[in-house]
Amino acid sequence: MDRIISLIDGNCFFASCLQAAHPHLQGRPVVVAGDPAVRHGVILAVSYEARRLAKGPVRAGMPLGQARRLLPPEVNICPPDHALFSAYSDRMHAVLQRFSPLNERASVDEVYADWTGCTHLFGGDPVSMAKQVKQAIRDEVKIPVSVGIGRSKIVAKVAAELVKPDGLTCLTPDTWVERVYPLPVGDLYGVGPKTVPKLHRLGIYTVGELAAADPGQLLRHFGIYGPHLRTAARGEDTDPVREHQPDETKSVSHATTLPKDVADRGAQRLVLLELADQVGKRLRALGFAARTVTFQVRFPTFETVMRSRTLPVASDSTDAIYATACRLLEENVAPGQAVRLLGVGVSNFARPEATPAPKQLTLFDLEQPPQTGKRPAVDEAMDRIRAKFGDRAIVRVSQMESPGIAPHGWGAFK
DNA sequence: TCTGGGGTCCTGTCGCCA
DNA sequence: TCTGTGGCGACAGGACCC
Repeated sequence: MDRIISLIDGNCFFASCLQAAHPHLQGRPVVVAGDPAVRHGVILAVSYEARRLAKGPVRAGMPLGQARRLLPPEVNICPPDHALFSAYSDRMHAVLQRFSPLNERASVDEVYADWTGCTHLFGGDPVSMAKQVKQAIRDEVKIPVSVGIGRSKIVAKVAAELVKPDGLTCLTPDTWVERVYPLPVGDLYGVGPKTVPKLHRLGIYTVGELAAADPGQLLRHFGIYGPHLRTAARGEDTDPVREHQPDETKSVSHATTLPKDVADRGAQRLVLLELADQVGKRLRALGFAARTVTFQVRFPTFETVMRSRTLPVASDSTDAIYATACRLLEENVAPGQAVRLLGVGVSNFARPEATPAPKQLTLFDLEQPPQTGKRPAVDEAMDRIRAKFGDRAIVRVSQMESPGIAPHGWGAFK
């Protein structure tokens, strides 16, 4: 094997974190889900104990009400604790850093590691190294992980999925053909529910059939993604493991489903202000300014619309993001029209100008975005206060006007 | 009956401009 | 001056992932 790539995957990670942090949940069936009372009632994770007790498949993304009909009453339904999940993710990553220097966080619960040239330090072969990694995470972080090993990231990914929970699978080119080629094509990473029927129409039902498919035919039906699918089916991905650099972030967004449909324009704008505030804070923490602001709205019919606007000058100011989002709201949501979800995002990043604007800004003039890309002093001051005393230490006066509507609002949400 | 949130990548269309 | 063309950025949306 030229390269030795592994994927370390936290099994039903959110549920495992809660079980590790709360001893009374250990070994018990746990489901992590949002609160249906504020319309966040979808499943985020299901422990294996709960899966065993369920009368049918219970998956992430499933509405909680539907899942309840499949689960016995003794299942513990827990709210998510994202700060806890993030802390456990950091701990898992810290353990992996001791085994190899090159680790790439693919998500909160998945890390790719390049073990090429490291295995001689841990028993001489990737399987014994993987056993030590699993044991270290089990001992120090108290969560089970599955490890997949192969010559590429796609092979490692598929290998980790083959045996769960607590699995360890190493796939060589020969065992890839033997074990993966017979699998349904939808089991391949990157082949989702929209692509599967299209492949079926071409007579492609298994990974092996995709691997043997005519590249020209795939190109005609899927564009440049077609040959990529075939390469993935053959396990020939050449993408290297890379440490994620903070400046590789390409977009930042926040969206929230409101506890009830909101038709009042003032309340809608209040939500946008809260979202723009969160987005602006993260953008400034990354050290970026953004040129494009994206506004997302979902109506009660579930129709979802995304609209974006590119600013003449990149900005990291909350006010500029908010003002642009408000304009897009005015253009796309009729007065009195109810909305279910609102979102604000930024992309098209640039470095902000080095020197902050000396201009005095007002807290209350939120309608006009700044005419320069420079960071308003008010944002810097608010960021400093929040860094020291917490996110709710300082808010804009307008953010306090309508309790219970804005995300993370005052009273009604907590 | 109920349908979350955050992110990336890709494609197609359209308008502008040389 | 008019027309065709190609490049490019903006924009909207689809698909996928966890």
